[in-house]
Order: sequence, then structure tokens, then C-alpha cells
Amino acid sequence: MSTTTSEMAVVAPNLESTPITQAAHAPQVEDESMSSEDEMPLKKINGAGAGQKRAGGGGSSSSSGDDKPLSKKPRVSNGGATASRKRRIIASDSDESDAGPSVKKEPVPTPKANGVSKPRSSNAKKVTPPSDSDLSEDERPLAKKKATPNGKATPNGNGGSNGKAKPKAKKPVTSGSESESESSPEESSEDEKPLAKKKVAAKPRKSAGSAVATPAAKKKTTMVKAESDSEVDDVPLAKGKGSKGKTKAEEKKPVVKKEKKVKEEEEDEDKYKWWEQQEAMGNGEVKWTTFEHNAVLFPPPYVPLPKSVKMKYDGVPLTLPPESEEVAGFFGAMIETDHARDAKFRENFFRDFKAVLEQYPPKEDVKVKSLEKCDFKPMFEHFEREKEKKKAMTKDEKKAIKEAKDEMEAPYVFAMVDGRKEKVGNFRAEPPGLFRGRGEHPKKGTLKHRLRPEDIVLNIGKDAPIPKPNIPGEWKGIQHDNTVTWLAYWKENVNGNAKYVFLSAGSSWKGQSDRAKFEKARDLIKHVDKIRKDYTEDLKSKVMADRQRATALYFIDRLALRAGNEKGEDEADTVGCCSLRYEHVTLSPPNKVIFDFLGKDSMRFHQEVEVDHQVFKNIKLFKAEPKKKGDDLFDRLTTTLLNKHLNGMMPGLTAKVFRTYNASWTFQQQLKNTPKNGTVAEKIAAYNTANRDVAILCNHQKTVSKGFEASFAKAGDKIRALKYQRMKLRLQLFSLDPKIKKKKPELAEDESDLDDEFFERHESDLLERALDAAKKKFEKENMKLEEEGQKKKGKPDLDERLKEIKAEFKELKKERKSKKVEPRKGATEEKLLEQIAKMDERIATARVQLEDRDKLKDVALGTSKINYIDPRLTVAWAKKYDVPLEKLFSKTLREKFPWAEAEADAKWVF
DNA sequence: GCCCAGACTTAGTAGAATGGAC
DNA sequence: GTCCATTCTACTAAGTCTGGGC
Repeated sequence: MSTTTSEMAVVAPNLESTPITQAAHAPQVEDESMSSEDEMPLKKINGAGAGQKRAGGGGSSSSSGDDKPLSKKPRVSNGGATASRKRRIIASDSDESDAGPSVKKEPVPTPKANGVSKPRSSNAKKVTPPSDSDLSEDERPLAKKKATPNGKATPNGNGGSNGKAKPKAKKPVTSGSESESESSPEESSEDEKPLAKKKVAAKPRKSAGSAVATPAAKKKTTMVKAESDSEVDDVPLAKGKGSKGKTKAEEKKPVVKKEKKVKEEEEDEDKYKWWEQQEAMGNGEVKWTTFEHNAVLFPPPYVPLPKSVKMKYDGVPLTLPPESEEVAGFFGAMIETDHARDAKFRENFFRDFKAVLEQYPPKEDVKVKSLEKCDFKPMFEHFEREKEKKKAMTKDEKKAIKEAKDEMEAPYVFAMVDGRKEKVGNFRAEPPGLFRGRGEHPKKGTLKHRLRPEDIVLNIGKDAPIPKPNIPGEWKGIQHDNTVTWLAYWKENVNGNAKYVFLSAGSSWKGQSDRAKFEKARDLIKHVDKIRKDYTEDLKSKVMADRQRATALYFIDRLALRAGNEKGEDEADTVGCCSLRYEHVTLSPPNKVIFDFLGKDSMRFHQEVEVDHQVFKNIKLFKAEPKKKGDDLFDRLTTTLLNKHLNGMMPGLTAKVFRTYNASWTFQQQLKNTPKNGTVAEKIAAYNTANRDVAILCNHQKTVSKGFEASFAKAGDKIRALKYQRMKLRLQLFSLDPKIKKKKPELAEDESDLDDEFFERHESDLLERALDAAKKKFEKENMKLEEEGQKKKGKPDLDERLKEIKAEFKELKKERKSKKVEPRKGATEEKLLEQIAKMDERIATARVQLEDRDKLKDVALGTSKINYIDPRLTVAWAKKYDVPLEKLFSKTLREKFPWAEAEADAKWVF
């Protein structure tokens, strides 16, 4: 189903779909009369969407309340399958005064879990709108001269209204709607020259293996070369398997289940509850005193394929040495994927494959020169057969394999930190393969080498036994740095990036860090009013750098954009706020900005948003000549500068805190739509809707699954099948009582969405199924007769039955065409009406579910739940609405957030 | 002040596990 | 019990941010 421009459900307080004129009364002044936080309108600016109805009615509510976070945002799925959606983030346009997005009502004090009331942002005071003089100041040109691309000043073009000197704007490059020709870049007192930051050149990274140890290690720790005769820790750190090791069969046995429960409870008691320990909450430069672990588990060595499985070159089967066969197999396993069809991926793979072939050539005297002539199909088919074999294994076989695997991995599953057992995250060394870079990554398809102990540096306690690698070799190095949390480190060969082994997400280190992150976001609540007020003022600053910073901050706050560090040439061309370029932003007067760029993971961010007039003006200024495609929009801003500024406003504040803050805040607001008296399912639906709103805000996308179209169409057919049944019920009713059409005219209406094509297809499906069922029944009956030693029925019996069925379906068709259906046996008007009502309910439910599926098809809910939404909100909500937490958090999430479960009660607020 | 490495968080995806319909 | 769709988990790529070196 293709989606064209569609209005997103409003999630955030500041977005709305109402025209700007309706939303005009920006929250300049707090509405002191506002009632409790729960009743507060989602303040600000735009409030109109589904969640923001409060702003709609009288309009006045739009200006107050809690618009702190910006919420909802429409998004476009990657690749343009979904058209851009409009979004407003402007507060007010009734005047030029920039009520700013940030003015808001003072939230009620937030009782913290520890019982101490946390002061919330104070904004009871009125915010004074900019005076006329401010405005006139603003209108004054910032710069008299325009800069040329080479940095030389040129006479500024001017024009525009009010006789102000404004530069002539170049024609919009990307959009016909953009009318920058009228633009008048105000002159900056200091610097109107675009500095045009250049893309960072490819980092001259050291190749993997060149470093002996991390600089930090060099500095802070004693680095010791691993010795071959180092003490071997033969005793597994883990006492047993993780819970994962338990089989389904075991779980089903009540006794085992009980034992398991007792064990879990005991383990639970054993667990380190760091959130109860005051000292554990400190900022802690020193992370550990003693640290033991078994490092990483290397994958098993390559096992050559059966001799009969060979790739072909130009039709000739090649006998490859294991080294080159393994690489061929990496590609062979992928030939049906998009990667293998991607030109860059193929190019990089083939370059590396050829290099390996140089060293390990095929036995046959064949020179592999073209990837097109390579036929990996025999390999692919072999892998498929292996998969099938694995799938076809018995339960016991699968169980035995799993047990063996668990046993082998057991020593690596846990580490000991200061005497406590902590789960390790990614203890398996990454196996070799082909680099699956995302988007247009220039290195995708490159061969990732097999890791050896010589590639890996360990970080471990001084007195801990040095683990022995599970394959021959010696560790690259050993260090004892207790200020970091990683267990092992290596540099991968493709990009020269560092890779680390850390403890799992459920460990105390990660938990503490997570909690601190959310506490910081909550701390921002106290500062956000001031920050918004400041950046709103700075939108008009005469200093170009400040004006750019304010504008970027406006986007980070309002649109939840990422900071946007600079990237190298050897990476995919993706951007964030500070690295936006000229071509990523298009203006559409009077106040719309269209963003279209690739963000993290090459996910497309495509939104049309209404912005504050001053922001619109600023973008026009930042895009003014001589800037051109390829130049930085914010040429005087870097993430470092931005974060330095933020840190000055609140210690520890960085750009990314806004995402956490806005996500959690939005979620909290949206949860207010939970139906208090609804069923658990309805409450969970409200929870998921709030979750979805946050995911949309953060632009968390997923690929629409391959089978979605078909599955969606099938579900649509299921609904039509229900309608078909409803139609038959109606027609029976009319036969029973022709007058009912007049008594209940709504029943006289035909079901929507049913046409002859569907009828034919559906009836033929039904017939097919009925015939199959009859055949199966016949066979079953015969088997039974045979078992009982009786004479089996013959084919004529079956044929007779099939003939009857066909006749029945013929009759059905006739009934449908004549619109006259004989009432079935026992049918009464009352019963039929009841059945129709039930059918209506089923149809409505199915339709809602279908719509929901469509809305969620490209939205990833997990990321925001895992990283951005304070888990205490979920815990509190579950308690408040009496919804079992396990319906909201999977096992791993509960393991990740035990501190939230302990801390939040039903009244907890963000 | 810039550049870069280092350390850590955030992200989408593949494949396994689970669960519901038939 | 099987099939199919959905959910969960593991994996690892791709970000952010800090701080050291020059």
C-alpha cells in the first residue's frame, strides 16, 4: 500500500496540523490558571493533532501547557516510499515576537522516587515578548558584504522589504517552492562570510594491528605482553549456563519449573542492587578494583566444503584452497540478498577476493578476472541444504547441539567484578565475513579478516589469571586500566575502528550509566525554559556564529535531530544537525522548511515543517550567496562548539540529551491518553501508540518486511471475507422479514469494498477449501474403518460428496447474485441481528488492527524503548493501570532495567 | 584550537524463538 | 502438528562526546 502525503498522528505538544493562523497565540504568557499537569494542554505551539486536541477547540490551550518536548513528528520512510509529512513547529505568528517554543507553564513538582521533591522548571514569570526595538534590530542587516566562495567579500546585494539591505539570494537549488530570491541575508556585524567547512578528509587511520595498546592504556595502565605460559584459568567463571540454556521441555515440567523459579529467586537475591548503594551511584572514575574474565571466544576454524561443492568460473568448477573457498563462501551465501546485487559491494568484495586468490589460487589453471563469470550458486545451494538439514533435526538433536554450545560458551558468559558475577555482552569474537556497511558506505563488501589472539588487547585485573585463548596464539597485550569498562579490544581491518567487548546491558555498569543518562535528561527540565528563551533570543543575534548555533539548537530541540559530527570521505555521506549542507534544507515561504537528508544508518529524514519566522529568515540567510550546493549550512558551528555552549547552560548538557528528554517527555504526555477503564489490551494499545509517537519523533525506522505487501493484502481479504459473511446474514434476514429493510435502513446498505472479482475469487477459495477438507475427512474415515477391520469406502462415495459440495457452492453463488438467501436452519430475526452485530465488531477490530499494522510497518518501536524512554515511566504506568510489566518489557528489557522496577511507583513522573 | 583516538551509546537487521490460526 | 506472522535477541555498524597531543 503506498502512502502518499499523510498526516501523522500528533504526538508532540508542539506539532500541529492547524494552519498557522489558528495556532497563532503562542505561549508568551503562562496561564497561571492551568490545572494539574494531567489536565494541561499539550502546550505550545501546534497542538492540534490527535494527541493535541486540547489545543484545538478554543485555541487558547495551544499556548500554554507543557509543550516542552516537541513531539511528534511525521516522518518519511527511507527510500521515499512514504511521502513527506507536514509538521509545524512554530509557536506563534501573530506577531514577529517569537514567543518561542519554549515558554511554558510551570510543571508541578516532581516527586522523585526517593521521596525528595524535585523542583521543576520554573516559568511562572511572564516572558516578555521582544519589543519593537528588538524587532527593528532584528530586521537590520547583519552583514554588509557577502562572502564569495573563496572567502573574499563582495558587495552585498540588497533589496527586500523595508528598504533593508539584503543580499540577493540565489535561486533555490533543490526546490521550486523555495523562493530565496527574495531573501535578504541580514548582515552580521562580524562575519557574513560562509566559512564553508570542508568534509573531513579520510582519517589516516592506522591499520589494525599497528597499535600495541590504546593511548589511554599507555598512559594510565601498565601494559604487559601476554605470556604464552601465562596462568590458565581452567575454571569457568560461570557456575552454570545462563537461563537461556534451559529448554522448553524443561520449562514445561512443573517440578523443574518450580526449581527454576526458586533458583531465579535466589539469584535475584544474590544480584547486586547497585541502586540501593549510595556509593555505587557516584561518578566513579575508578570502575573496579578486581576484574576477572575469560576474554573472548574465537569462532571455530573454517571447515572446507564437501568436494562436490565448488564455485564455477566461466562454467569451470574450481578447486579452491580453504582460504579462498571461505571468502567465496561469504559471497556465495549472500547471492540472493541486496548486498550481492550492489555495485559497490561487489566491487569491494571482488577486489579482496582476487587478492586472496592471488595468494591461494585454484588448483585448476584458471585466472579469475571477472565477478560476472563467477558462479557461486553451487555454494549457495549447499548452504541452503545445510539450513534445511538443521531445520529438519529432531528436538533432541537440536537440544544436544545447544547444550554443547552452551557448555563451550559457559566460561565466557560471566565476568567477576569486585567479587560480583556480571554478565558479559558480546564475548564472541566477530567472525570473518564481508563488511555490511549501510547506505552508500564506500567500503561495503570489503573482507573482514579472521581475528586472532594477536589482534586483541585485554583489560583485566592485575591479580586476575590471564585467560588462555581458545585458539592457538597470544594476546596482543594485557592492560589493567580500572577507569574503563571494556574487557577486550581490537581494531577491525575495514575502517580501522575500535571494537570492544563490554558487559551486558543488564550489568551494573550499564545500568548506572543508563540511570545517569535519564537523570540528566530530567535535570534538563529545570533548565529548558531558560535555554529555549536564550536560543530564541539568539536567533536574532548579530553574531553569525551565535545565530547559527541558536538555529541549530532550535532544530535539535524541536525536531530531535542528532548533533551531526563531521565525517570522513571513507564513510557513508550522512549528516546530523551541525553537518547539514545547503542542499539538505529547502525553504518554502512563508515559513516552511523542508528537510531531506540521510541521517544515521543512512535513514532518510524527510520532513516539511513550519518554523518560527525568524528561523525561516535565518535559514535564508545561511543559504544566501555565495553558498552553494555542498557547502555547510552552519558553517560557523561544530558539535564541539554547540556542546561547549550547552555545557555552560547546564553542566553535562550535550545535544543528545535533548533527544532523551524530548522522547521521555513526549512519552509521558502521550500516556495520558490511556483509557482508565479500558481493557488491558486497550491500555497496551495506548501504550504502544505513545511508543510509536516517540519512535516517529526520533525517526526510528525499519525496513518494511518482504512479505508485508502480500500479508497486508491477505489481511484485507480476510476483512472482505467477514463482510461477505455479513452480507449473507443480511440477505437471510431480508428473506425472513422483508420489512426489516425499512425498519433498519442501515442494513439495506451493501458492504463496502466487495466487488465481483472478489466474490469470484473468494467463492472459488471457499470451494477449494471445502473440497480439500472433504477429501481429508474421507481419508481419515477410511483409515479408521481399516483399523477397525471394516470395509473402506470407495471412490464413488467421495465423488458423490464432492459433487454435493460443488452443488452447494453453485447455490451460494446463485443466492448472492439474486440477492436472495434462504434462511439457514434455526435462523431467527433476533439471532441474525445478533450475528450481524458480532460480525460488525469483528470487522471493526480487524480494520483497526490492519490500519495499525500499516502505520507501524516502517516504524521501529524498540530503539526508543531501549534507549530513550525512561523505563521508570513504563514501570509507573504499568503499576498505575495495573498492566503486567512483562507485557511491556521483554525478558532482556527487564534484565536491563531492574533499577527502574525498584525505583518507580505508580506516581512516578519524569 | 584542531585533530584524532578512545570509550561508550544508539541503531537497524538477520535469524531464532514464540505464539496463534487452522 | 504445521504454517505463518510477530516478537525477541544477538550482532555489529554507526553514531556521540571527551580528552590528549601537538
